[in-house]
Amino acid sequence: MKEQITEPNNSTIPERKHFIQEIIEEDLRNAKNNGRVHTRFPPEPNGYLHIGHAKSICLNFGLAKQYNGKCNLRFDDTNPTKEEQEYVDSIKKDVRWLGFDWEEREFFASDYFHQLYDWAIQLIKAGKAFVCDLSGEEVRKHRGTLTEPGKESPYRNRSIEENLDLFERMKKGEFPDGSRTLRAKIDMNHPNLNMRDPVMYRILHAEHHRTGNEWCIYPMYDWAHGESDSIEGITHSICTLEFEDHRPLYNWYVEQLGIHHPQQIEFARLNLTYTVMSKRKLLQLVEENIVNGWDDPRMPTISGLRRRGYTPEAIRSFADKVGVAKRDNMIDVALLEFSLREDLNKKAARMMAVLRPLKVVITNYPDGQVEELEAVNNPEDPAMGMRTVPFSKVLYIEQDDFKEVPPPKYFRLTPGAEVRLRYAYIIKCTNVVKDANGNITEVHCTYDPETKSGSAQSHRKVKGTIHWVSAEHAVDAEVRLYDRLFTEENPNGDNWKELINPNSLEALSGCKVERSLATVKPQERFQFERLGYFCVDDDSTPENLVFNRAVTLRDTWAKIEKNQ
RNA sequence: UGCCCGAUGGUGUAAUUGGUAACACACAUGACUCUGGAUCAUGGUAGUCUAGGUUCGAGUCCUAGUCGGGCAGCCA
Repeated sequence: MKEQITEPNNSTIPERKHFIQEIIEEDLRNAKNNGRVHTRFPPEPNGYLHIGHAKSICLNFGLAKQYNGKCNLRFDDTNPTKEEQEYVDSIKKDVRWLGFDWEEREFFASDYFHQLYDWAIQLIKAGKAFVCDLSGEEVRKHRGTLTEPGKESPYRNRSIEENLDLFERMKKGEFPDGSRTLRAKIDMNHPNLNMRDPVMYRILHAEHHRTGNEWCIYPMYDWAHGESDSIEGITHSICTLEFEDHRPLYNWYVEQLGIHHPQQIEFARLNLTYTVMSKRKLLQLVEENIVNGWDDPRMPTISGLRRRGYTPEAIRSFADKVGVAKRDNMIDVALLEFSLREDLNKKAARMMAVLRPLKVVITNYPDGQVEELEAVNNPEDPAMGMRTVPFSKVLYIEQDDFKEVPPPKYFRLTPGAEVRLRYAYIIKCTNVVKDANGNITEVHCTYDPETKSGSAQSHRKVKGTIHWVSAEHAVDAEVRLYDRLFTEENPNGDNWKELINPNSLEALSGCKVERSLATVKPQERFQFERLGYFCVDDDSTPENLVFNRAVTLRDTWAKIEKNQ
C-alpha cells in the first residue's frame, strides 16, 4: 500500500514524487508562471489511443488536478494526409472514458493556422525564415549527416521581399506539392540536425478534416507544436523522449517570436511485454486483419482494453504504478493484469459458468426436483447481496474438474472421491460413462443430502469445491478466451509479424452459464468463479450471449501442474 | 568519427538530497478458505555499469571509461 499524505484541502497526493513533480514544485516555489500549472494532452488524430497514451493522459490530467491547474485536449492535426475525424471521435471517447475532463478546452492545432501564418511572415521579415526551392531529395543532401555538417541552400539569402511574395503565392496554391518550402534560417553546421534550417511549411494540396480546402500549405510539427502550447498558455509541455532533440528548436521558435515560453519536459514512453505499441504496427495489425479492428480485445488500445473488460480505474492505477522517469522501460504485462484483478475483485459480481461442459447426473437426487440455493454475489462486498441458483438432478461441470486418473495433489472430482459443489452439496463420483471411442460423456454421482451449504449439518470438509450449472436452467453462451498477441516478450524486431501468437483467440461456443446472466448487457463485468473476470462483448445479444475473458484468476493450480 | 539522454534485484519505481538500499509486481514457502480466488505471514536474490578519487561515511560528489537508447521525413 502506498502511503498517502493528506493535504489541508483534503486531497491526497502520492508520497513519492517523480522528477516532473519535482520540477513543477520548484517552479511553484519560484512563482514561475504566477503559480499556474497548465498542461495538455496533444494526440495526433491518425490512430486510436493505446495504453501508452493512457500513461500520458493520466500524467497530464493528473498533474493538473494535483496542482490545481488545467489540462487541455489538443489535436495535433497538421498533416491532413494522415488524419481523420474518426480518430478525433475515438480519442475524445477514450479520454472521457478514462475519467478525464477537458471542460471547454478542446483545441486543434488547425485553430491556429492563421496565427502561425502571421508569425511565419514575422520571421521572414526579421530575416529568420526563407522560401527554399530545393526538392525533398536536395534538402536531404544539403542537410549533411550525423557526423558531417550541412550545406546552405542556394535560396537561403533571397531578399525579404522575394520571400514574402513567394510565401504568399505558396499559400495561394500557385505551386505544386513539394516544389517549395518555408524554412527557418538557423545554422547548417549545427550539431543538432533539427537546427539545420528546418522546414516550417510544406505545400500539400490536401483536404483537411477541419479546414477543408482553405489551406494548401501546412505547418510542420516543430513549427506548430510549441506555438500552440504558447497560445494556450501551457506551462509544462510534457512529451516523450524522442522529442528531446527537438527542444532547442522548440525554444528557438518561441524565443524568436518573443511569446510565452512553455517548458518542454520529456519522459520515457511506456513499453509492455508481449505487445507492440507503435501506431504504425497497430495500424498494420488492423489493416491486414490480423486482429478484428482497433477495438479487438487483444489490442493494447484503450478501446481494445475497454472491450476486453478493463476498467478505467484499473488503467489509472496501472499508470500510477509504472511511474514516470527518463530511462527506457519494459513493463511486465502481469502488472497490468494485476491492476485489473485488484479492481474487479472488489467490484465484480460472482457468477457460475461452465466453459467446457461435462454432464453430471446425481443418481440419488429426485427426478424433477429443483432447489433454489442461496449464493453470495461478492464475498468482498456484502452490500452486493445474495442471489439464488437452481439445482437439479442433471448438471454441468467443467471438463477440467474431473479426472479419471488424477495427477498428484488434484483436489477435484475423481472416481470414488468427494467434492463440494459450490453453494450446494458434497457429491461422490460413482460411475463414468463413455462413448464407443472411450471419451467420457457423463459422470454419475451421488449426493449427500446432509451437506447442503449453509445447513446446520454441513460440517463435513472436503478438499475441493467446484462450480456447476443446472443443465435444465443453464443459458448457452459464447465465450472468447484471449491470450497474449505475441509469443515473445519483446516482439519489436524486424521479424515482429512472425512472432504473432496463432492461438491468441479461442472462441468457445455451447458454454453453459447460470440463469442470472441471461439479461446482461455489453460492458458488464463478472467474475466467473474459479475462472476469471469476464466482460459482456459488444456483439452480445439476449439470444446470443458473448463474453470476453478479460483476465484469468491467479491460478496456483496451473503453477503446481506446470512444475510437476 | 557528431549531438542529446539514460544506467539501482527477474520487472518497474524510490532512497529524508552525503548517513548504511525501500515499495509494488513477479517468484518461493506456509496459514486460512465452500472460488487451488481473496486475505495473512514468511523467504530469497542487489554491495546500486566499471575503475580510480574526495570523505569518518558515496547509489548520491569528482575524473576517466563501458554499455544501452534516440536523432539524417516536406511524419508526429
